[in-house]
Amino acid sequence: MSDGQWTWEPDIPRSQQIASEIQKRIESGEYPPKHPVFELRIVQEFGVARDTARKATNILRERGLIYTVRGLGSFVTTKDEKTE
Amino acid sequence: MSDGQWTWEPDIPRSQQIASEIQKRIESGEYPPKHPVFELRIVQEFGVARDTARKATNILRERGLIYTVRGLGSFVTTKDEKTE
DNA sequence: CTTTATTTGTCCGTATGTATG
DNA sequence: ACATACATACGGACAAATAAA
Repeated sequence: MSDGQWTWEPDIPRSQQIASEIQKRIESGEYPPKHPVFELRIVQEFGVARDTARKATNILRERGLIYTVRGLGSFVTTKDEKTE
Repeated sequence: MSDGQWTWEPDIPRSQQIASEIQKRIESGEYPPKHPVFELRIVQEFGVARDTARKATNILRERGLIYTVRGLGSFVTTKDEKTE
């Protein structure tokens, strides 16, 4: 791509689209456990406001895909803890 | 006019009349490129509902006179972009 | 211990998008 | 055409937590 921007699907909140994209990266292994998912990183890459980036991380946290430590950041969850 | 209101032509939608007025201001240079065209500003100046102000900006957008960024506002289009 | 940098938490204000009555 | 409400989004500001210099 020559633009470096993001293309948005209409009628779907950007926060959801961003969450879906990052979820894809997590599940593909591109974002391994403990990989950082910083709000400001999302702001820069996707060209959205922090408000929107924040909602995206909220979605990912609710899905259990990342965990957040105030002052440190959000990171991809390690799934090997549920010992089925 | 003695008041601060607007006078309306009968049998013509107010949204169209507002769009024509703003188009006149754009073409005259009173509204230069990137000049904001906020819905709430139209509501205040023309004394109409936001619903009507919105239809006016829709008309102007379809005419290519303004562009809109959600969360920021609508702004007069810059037409000199392909000769940079 | 203090300072600095980074990142999340929270709050405010503004503006558009959509839906309902 | 009007009035209202809510969701989504942008921008900025400040506080709190964490880590490192």
